[in-house]
Amino acid sequence: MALTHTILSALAESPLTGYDLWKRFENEFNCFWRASQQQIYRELAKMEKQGFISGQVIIQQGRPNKKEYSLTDAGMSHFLEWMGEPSEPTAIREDLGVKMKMAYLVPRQVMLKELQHRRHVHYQQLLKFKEKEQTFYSNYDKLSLQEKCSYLVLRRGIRYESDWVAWCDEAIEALSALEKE
Amino acid sequence: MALTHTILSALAESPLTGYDLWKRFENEFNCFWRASQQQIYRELAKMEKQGFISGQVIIQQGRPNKKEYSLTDAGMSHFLEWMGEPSEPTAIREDLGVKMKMAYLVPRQVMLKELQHRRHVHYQQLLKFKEKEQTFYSNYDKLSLQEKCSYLVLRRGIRYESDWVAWCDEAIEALSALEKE
DNA sequence: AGCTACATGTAACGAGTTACATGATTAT
DNA sequence: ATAATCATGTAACTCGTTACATGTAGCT
Repeated sequence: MALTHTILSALAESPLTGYDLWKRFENEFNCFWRASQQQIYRELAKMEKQGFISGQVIIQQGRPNKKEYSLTDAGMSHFLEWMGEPSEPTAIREDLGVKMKMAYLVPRQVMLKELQHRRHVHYQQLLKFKEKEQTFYSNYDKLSLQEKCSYLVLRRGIRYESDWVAWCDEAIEALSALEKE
Repeated sequence: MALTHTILSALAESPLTGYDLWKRFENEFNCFWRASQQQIYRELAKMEKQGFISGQVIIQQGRPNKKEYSLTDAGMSHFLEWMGEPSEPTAIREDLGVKMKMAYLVPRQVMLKELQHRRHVHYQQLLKFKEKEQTFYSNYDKLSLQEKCSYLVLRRGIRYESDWVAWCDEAIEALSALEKE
C-alpha cells in the first residue's frame, strides 16, 4: 500500500517531522489519503529502518525536541520508481451501499434519514473544498505547475463530493416517490 | 467495520455457504464492498463464535460437503440495529491522488500514461455496470421494491465510474495543455 | 492431460484503529 | 484555570492481503 509512498512524496518536496506530516495529512492530503498520527510515527520508524529516510533530531527551546526526516537517495529512487508504476483503483468498501441494497427490509423512513445524513456530510465537505478552490485556485492561468497539480487533486475531491450529493438526491427522490404509492 | 454487516445483510435474505457469499461478493456486491474468500471464511467462523449466525453441514454427493450459514435471532437484531445507525463516509485512500499532486516532479509523459491507464480501467468497469443496467433494470416501473434498491446501488457504481472517467479526462486535458507551453 | 468450478480452510504478514502515556507552551 | 498546540511514542487489537494446502467433478 501507499502510506509509505505518500510519506515519501511529501518528503520529496522538503524534510518534515512526524508532526508536520500529520498536519499535512489533516489538511492538504485529506482529499486523497488519510492517516492517523500513530500510523505516521510507526511508518516513519519502519521507513528509517529500511533506509528510505533518515531522521535528525533538532533541539528546540521552549518546545519539545523534534525529529526531522529527509529522503535518502534510496528513498528518492524508490519514490520515482513508484511514480512510474501503474496504479489500480482502490477497492470500494461503502457501508451505505450495503444499507441501500437492504433498505427494502426496514421502514423506508430509516433509509431516508440515513441518506439525508450522508447528503449533509458530503455537502459540508464539498463546501470546504469549493472554498479552497476560490481562495487558492481562482486564478488558474497564473498558477505554477506544482499548484496546477494540487488543483487537479482538489478537483478530484470536489467531483467526488458533488457526485455523492447528486446520488443521495437521486436515491432520496426515488425512495420518496415509493413512499407515496 | 462492516464486513460483518455485509455478511449479516446477505444472510438476512437467505442462508448461504461461504462459497456462495464469495460468489456474491464477486458479482452483485462488487460495486460497494469487496472481500476475499479467505476473509469471508474467517469472518464466518468469528461470527458463528459470536452467536450471530449458525452453520449447518450439508452432505453432498459428487461434490465436497458444504456448510450453510443462517442468521440467528441475535444476528437479525444486530443487523436491524446497524441499519438504523448513521454511517460515515469511508476514508479515502487513493494512490492516484498522491501521484497527481507530485506529478510536477516527473516527466509529464509519466503522469499522462498513468491517467490514461486509469481512465481505461474505470471506463471498462463503467461499461460493465451500464450493461447490467440495460439487462436488468431498463423497465424501472415494473421492478419490485427490492430490485429498485439494488438498482440504486448500481446507480452509485455507475456514477462513481463515470466521475472517475470525467476527472481523468479533465486532468489529461490540463496536463496536455501544459505540454504545449 | 489440463483447466475450471466447487468447497473449505491455516499461517504469516501488512495496514489501520483505539487506547494509553507524557509533558511543555501559548492563548482564552 | 483550562483548553489547544506542539511533539513523540507504546501496546493491543482488528481488518485485509498473500501464500500455502487439499481434493472431487466435469468439460475440452
